[in-house]
Amino acid sequence: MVSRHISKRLLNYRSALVQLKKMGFDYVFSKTIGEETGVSSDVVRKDFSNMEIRGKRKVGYKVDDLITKLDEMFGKTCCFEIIVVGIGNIGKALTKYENYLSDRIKIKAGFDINPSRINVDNKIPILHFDEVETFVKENDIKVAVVTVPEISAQLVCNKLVECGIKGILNFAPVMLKVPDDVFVKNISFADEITRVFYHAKVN
Amino acid sequence: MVSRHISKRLLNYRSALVQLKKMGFDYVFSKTIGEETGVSSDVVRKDFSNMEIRGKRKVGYKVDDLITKLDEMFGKTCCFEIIVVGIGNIGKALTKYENYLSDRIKIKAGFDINPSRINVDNKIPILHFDEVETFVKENDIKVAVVTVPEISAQLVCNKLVECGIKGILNFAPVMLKVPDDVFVKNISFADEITRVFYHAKVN
DNA sequence: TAGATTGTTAATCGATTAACAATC
DNA sequence: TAGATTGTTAATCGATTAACAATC
Repeated sequence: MVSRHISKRLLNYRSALVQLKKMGFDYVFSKTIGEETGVSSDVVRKDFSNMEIRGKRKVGYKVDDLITKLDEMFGKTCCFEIIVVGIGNIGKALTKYENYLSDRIKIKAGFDINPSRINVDNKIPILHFDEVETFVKENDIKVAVVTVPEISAQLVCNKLVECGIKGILNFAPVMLKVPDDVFVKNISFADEITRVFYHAKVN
Repeated sequence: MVSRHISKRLLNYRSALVQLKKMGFDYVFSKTIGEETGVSSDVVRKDFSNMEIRGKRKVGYKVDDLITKLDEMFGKTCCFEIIVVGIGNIGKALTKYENYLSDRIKIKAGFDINPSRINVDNKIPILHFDEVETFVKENDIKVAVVTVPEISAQLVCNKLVECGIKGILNFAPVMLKVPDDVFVKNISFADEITRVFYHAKVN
């Protein structure tokens, strides 16, 4: 199990590799991958070395092998089944344009408490949040995206944990509190923008 | 200038502090802030010490002082003026529900190349991307959010840099290449979800 | 062969954690 | 006073960078 820090970098490699493959590369140098993902070639080689991937001197690394290895590590195609809780603007955007999330991720349903948002006939059905427990258990869902307002985020989160959810991607601007065996990644748009201003030094 | 790593933590403190203030706290212990943001009290004290914020033994830190100090550091209210480029699902969600972004951030305009999406009468005007240069220069915009498809992201980015944009929050699943004096933060929904699966160990 | 590239080991750097003195 | 809390210094840990041997 690699750290969060490294998992991020490895997934950057993966998307660069998919792109390079599309461009016709069979083999790539650590230097190329580094340039595409903004790290030095040393880091790339170190990471591959740790993953027990070998390259060939003067030839580079086989693109297909790298992608296969990364997929083994992060899980095969099509096992990323998730639900989206909170069908406001962001939640709606996610459920509407599913391909945004790549063909490897499947949104099985959306949930909301507002009856006007419910739509069982939708390509991705939007159900009432009261049904979340049944749905999660029947479909063996383990990961949820939370896009509810700040005020209800912790309550929604508690319910999801109770249903057996083990991973949460949270867009509500609160840091959710969860038991040790649940993983949460919080993303706050406001904070990210604030940080862009700060690091771009335009304040 | 603190590292990216630390800027994130400091903004977590800020939102916890705003919340605590609303709850009636005038003073808080490092321990409380730590609990709210998922770090140890030692880290909190160390960070405050580095920022030259002093607390009182047995009393804690003054909430208002902390918020003021953090705001000084990250910029005062209302100077976060941005544009959103690409009015697809995510871009539309951002421009529609601006308050999501907190009252400190102001979206001045949206841009797209699709004429059907253009709407100058909107509360947040949606303009043609051809007008971006004029707009950015006239309004002295320094930060942009990019929510265009992968295929056009780098081209859009190049144009923005040419216009004088210094900070970009990018939701397209490519790592944008920019000159050294431009700061980019890439967020890939697909990668974030994949990482949640990985770290939640549900694969 | 010379140059380029991998892959490993050692050195450096930065961030976190631990320890503890100061004192309210 | 004893206990709780701050704030600093030292120790540890992990990640990055540098150095370099191996070899295609």
